[in-house]
Amino acid sequence: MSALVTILDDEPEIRAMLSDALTEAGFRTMAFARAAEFEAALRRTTPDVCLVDLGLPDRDGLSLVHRLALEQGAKIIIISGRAQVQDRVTGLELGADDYIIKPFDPAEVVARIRARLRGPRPSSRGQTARFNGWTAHFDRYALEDSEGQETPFSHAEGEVLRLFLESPRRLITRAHMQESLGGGAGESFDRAMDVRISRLRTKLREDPRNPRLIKTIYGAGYIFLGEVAWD
Amino acid sequence: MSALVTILDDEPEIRAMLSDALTEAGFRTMAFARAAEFEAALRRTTPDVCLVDLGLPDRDGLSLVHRLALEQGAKIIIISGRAQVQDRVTGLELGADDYIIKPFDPAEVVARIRARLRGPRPSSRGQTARFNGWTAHFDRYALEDSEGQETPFSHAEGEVLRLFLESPRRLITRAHMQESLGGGAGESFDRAMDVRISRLRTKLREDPRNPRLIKTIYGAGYIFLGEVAWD
DNA sequence: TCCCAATTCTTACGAATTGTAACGACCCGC
DNA sequence: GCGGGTCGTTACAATTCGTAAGAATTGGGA
Repeated sequence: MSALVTILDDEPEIRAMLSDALTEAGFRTMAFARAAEFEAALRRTTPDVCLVDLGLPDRDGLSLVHRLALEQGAKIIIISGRAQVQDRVTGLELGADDYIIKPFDPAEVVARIRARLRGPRPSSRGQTARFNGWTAHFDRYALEDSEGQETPFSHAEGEVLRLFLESPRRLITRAHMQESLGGGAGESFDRAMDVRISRLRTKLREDPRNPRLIKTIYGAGYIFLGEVAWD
Repeated sequence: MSALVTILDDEPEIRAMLSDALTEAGFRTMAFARAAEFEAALRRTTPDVCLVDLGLPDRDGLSLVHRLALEQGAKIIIISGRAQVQDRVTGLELGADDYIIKPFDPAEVVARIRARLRGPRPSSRGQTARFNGWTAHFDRYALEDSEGQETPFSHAEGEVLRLFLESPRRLITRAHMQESLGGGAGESFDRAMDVRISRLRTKLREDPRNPRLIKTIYGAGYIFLGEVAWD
């Protein structure tokens, strides 16, 4: 079931704009012009997100927000013409989860609603990347070949592999690597780098004479060739 | 313990301003000028909120945000000079929890951080959790496999298991564990930690050579992979 | 083309870190 | 006190990963 978003604003055009954008984005919506109607509706339904305008004719918006925050489990997003920092701070402190300033773009409202609903970080699918017949599973630290055979790789190897997969077909200098992989200013750290890459090449079954994936650029760094597709 | 907030911004004045404001507000802070340093620090600590500037010299900010969102449990707040709606929308869609535009007022940043931390009540309300075919019954200290077979676990094992299940797919440093499990400043307590985890692994029937649920991150800590659903 | 120095590759080794079996102290109910 | 279970400690095995050292490769110059 899609999430229910309520809109509380006294301007009809704003209600219409938000309703359209949110419906378009796949939410169910209910719109209200006055706080009294909204509060009446709350007794029958429990929205997931409440968009609340602060400049209401029949009630002080901030006290409404405060009550909502205490009583409802819904996420509260204030949409207000009041642009002062102090307004935003008090709105958020009273329990609002976000504060959007008018005029706003409906696309941003949708994005912010989604961010609120995401709530606890989704136990994301493991991060994997496919490239040239291989699949790198960074979640379980394993490299899978085209036949489904898996070889585990260590954390340090994974760091290097990730660096490559994040910038395929681009020169990666040793300096850049050292920075990225936290290798202090240690002078002899690039030797360690070599070793990491060597071990990674072994796991990728690279031909030492003719590496196809991790290519050395003499005097500069490395370049990872390969078509990478991240999930 | 107060929440830990990391600051990633290449401008020293901004780092100073944020550090001051956040410390004043009662947070612990760590500031970084470059993504590489920040990522290196992530291997040792797990922040609660990450403030990330998008205009970094050494890395694409958005891809960093994306990765953070997938791997870390921390809340992510982008702080950017890019004011276009499209920038904000993509930032939020990639997993940021908030998006603040420069120039900003530190007070608002503090208010928004508080709103994020208030966020989702800790998911661990229930006494049972399901994950990857297992069911952990914390009320009766038993671990049930997919066939309904139950294995009891001890209190100490349960503490570790709960810690993992509360933060799946997230690096848990040894320091964090010790803190969480009240393991006093005991010098040799991390040995005990190892043993607890070893025993827990046995009950989860992990293959010692290739553990699928509890992964060791050499030099950093552990990470629990698995899809967790609390009742 | 051949030579040489700089750079990179690889193997071996060892320090640091982590895994786990064995032991014993401790806590409980009987 | 006895017996069973829990759990930290210890000791030693296994793993990770940087370092060292010699081999191999590269590229410029003779």
